[in-house]
Amino acid sequence: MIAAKVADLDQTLMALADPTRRAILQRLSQGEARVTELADPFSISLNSVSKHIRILERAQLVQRRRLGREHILSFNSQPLNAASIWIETQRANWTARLEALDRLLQTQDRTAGKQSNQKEML
Amino acid sequence: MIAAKVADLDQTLMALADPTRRAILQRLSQGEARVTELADPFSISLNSVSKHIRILERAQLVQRRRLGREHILSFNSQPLNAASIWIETQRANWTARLEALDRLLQTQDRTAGKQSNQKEML
DNA sequence: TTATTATTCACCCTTTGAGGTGAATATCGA
DNA sequence: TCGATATTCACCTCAAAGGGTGAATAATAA
Repeated sequence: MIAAKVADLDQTLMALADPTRRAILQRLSQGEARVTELADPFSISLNSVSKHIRILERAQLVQRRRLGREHILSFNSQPLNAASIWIETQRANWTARLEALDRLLQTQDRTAGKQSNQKEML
Repeated sequence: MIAAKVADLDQTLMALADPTRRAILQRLSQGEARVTELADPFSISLNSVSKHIRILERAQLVQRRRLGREHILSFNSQPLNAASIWIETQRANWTARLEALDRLLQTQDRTAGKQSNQKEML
C-alpha cells in the first residue's frame, strides 16, 4: 500500500546521488545482471561495487535473488515514484507562483498604465 | 546554456536527500525568505540552517541576494530539470522493457498455447 | 555612539560514505 | 575431492555531512 515515509525519500535520493550507482541502475533498467557483470564497466574494486549495490538495496531500488553462487540483481522503479512526485510538486508550486505574479503585474499595468519590472516584487 | 554535468546531478540529488533541505526548498518554492525565517520552523540551530542553505546554493537550487544585513534566498528550479529527466528516463526504460517482455510472452502463448510465468524470463 | 539584529566564520565532535586489501564462505566443474 | 569462481565479511583510511558553541562581522535603530 506504499506508505512512503520521509526517510524512504532520503534513502532514495541519497542512493541516486552517486554516479556509479546511477550507472548501475541504468544498466539494470535494461535487464537483470549479476554482481560481476555490474562491476565490469567500473575501475573500482568488485567489493566497492558490492557496497554500492547494498546501498541500492537498502533504498529498495534494487532487488536480489540468489541462484546458486550467483546473485541476480533487478531494478525496482517503485521508489522513483515518490522522488518524481516531490520534484514535480516543487516545480509546479514555483511555476504557479510565477504565473500568478505575472497576472498580477499585467493587471497593474492595465490599471496604472505604467511599466513595471517583473523582478521587483520577487 | 545549461550543460548539466554528471557532478551537477550528484550535487542536486545530494542536496535533495535531506529532509531539512527539502523543507527549506518547499518553503522557498512559495516565495523568497530570509535565513532567520527559514530557520524558524526547525529545532536545529540557526547555524546549521545556514550550512544547509550553503549546500543548496552550491547545488544552485537556491540563490542569494543581500539587502543590507539581510540575505534574501530564492528558489531556482532549473537543476530539478536534469534530476527529473534522469528519473523519468529510467522509469521509461524499465516500463518499455516490461511491455516488450509482455508482448513476447503473449506471442509465445499464441504459438505454443501454453501458459507461462511472467517472472521466469526476467 | 552603542545596543541590537542578521548572518557567517572558526572550531569541535560523531557518523557515514567511498575507496582499498585480504580472508572467509559457498557453489560449480572437473 | 579439489581447484576455480562469485560474492561477502572484517578491517583500515580519508573526506565530508550534520549537528553543536562561541566569536566575528555588518548593518540597523535608539
